[in-house]
Amino acid sequence: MTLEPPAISPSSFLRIQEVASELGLTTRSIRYYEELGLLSPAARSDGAYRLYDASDVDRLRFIKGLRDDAGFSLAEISQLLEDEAARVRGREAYSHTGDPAERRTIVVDSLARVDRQARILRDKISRLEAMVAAVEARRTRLRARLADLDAGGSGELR
Amino acid sequence: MTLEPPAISPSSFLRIQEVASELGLTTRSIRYYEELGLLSPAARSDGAYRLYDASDVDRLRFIKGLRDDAGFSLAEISQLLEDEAARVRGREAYSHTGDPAERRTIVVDSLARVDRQARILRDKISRLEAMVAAVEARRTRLRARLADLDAGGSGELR
DNA sequence: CTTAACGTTTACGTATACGTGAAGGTGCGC
DNA sequence: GCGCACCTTCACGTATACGTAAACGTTAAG
Repeated sequence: MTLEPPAISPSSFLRIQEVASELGLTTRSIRYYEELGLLSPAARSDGAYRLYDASDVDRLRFIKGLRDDAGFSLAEISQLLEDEAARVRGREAYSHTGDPAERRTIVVDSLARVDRQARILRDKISRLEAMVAAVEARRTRLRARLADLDAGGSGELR
Repeated sequence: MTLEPPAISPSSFLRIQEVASELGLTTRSIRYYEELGLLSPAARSDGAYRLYDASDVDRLRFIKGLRDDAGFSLAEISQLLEDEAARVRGREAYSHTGDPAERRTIVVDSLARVDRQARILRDKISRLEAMVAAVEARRTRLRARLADLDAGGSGELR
């Protein structure tokens, strides 16, 4: 039985502007992220054009989320994503080794990273929830003042 | 000659370094925030020292939370807090007017701002939760691969 | 009154995260 | 092969968010 090689149709790759448009990034940002070692395109064309696959786009989407939604610095994102080189090696190694032991190591490593990412995001969420609670408390105090005023009180500060 | 420990401020006001230490900020940051119009100290000493009251400290704590925990830019925080001048006017006006109608207006305005802050924070939380969900999904796929490998499978990518 | 610690303003320096050309090569429809 | 949009690598410019130092005034303890 022959293993089917991954279908590498040329159209499955995207060029930098296509990726940028899809994600709402600039090409400059994507190249800058690459410069910082946050990702590297799956391939290059003969003429050295960067070519991105679906996993690259996913990763960029994740990076953008960490930046825009979570507000992490690129340095923090770099820590969160950890060793892009390992990922690139993994992507290649996993496909080219049939050895279950090697594959297991790669998967276990990925799991550890993913778990850490989830922990950090949840931590951020709980800190945000604390801020919401603080805002709610302020809201409650204000409503009490308002109620006092509407009841003919002086709304005096305490 | 042992250096004197930080002397306790006799009044209810705190000086900039005391506030900075308490909040884990630098004096430079606090002055910079003031420069951007994010806050202004409740008072100044005769010698022009900035003097902060409890509400100033609360506000600074909130600003720090928005920056460190939520990852907002100072420009966004400025929008969120909205018109510091209005707050200063409010603080004075509220104390110096006995008119319940005026006080009511001030309280209602504050409530509107607080509600908007809560909405924005909750929106950020839900976007973070979406990211957690994405990470969880990836974790689930990885665990499936791991289970396959541990069951003697090839752990083939799908 | 002295003095050490702390504060003030002003101003230039710096890291991050890109923007914006410049100068030139690539991909592709015609 | 031509033209044009897109790409490449430098390389310098810029906004944000402060750091840092200078020159000088203030505060409170002794």
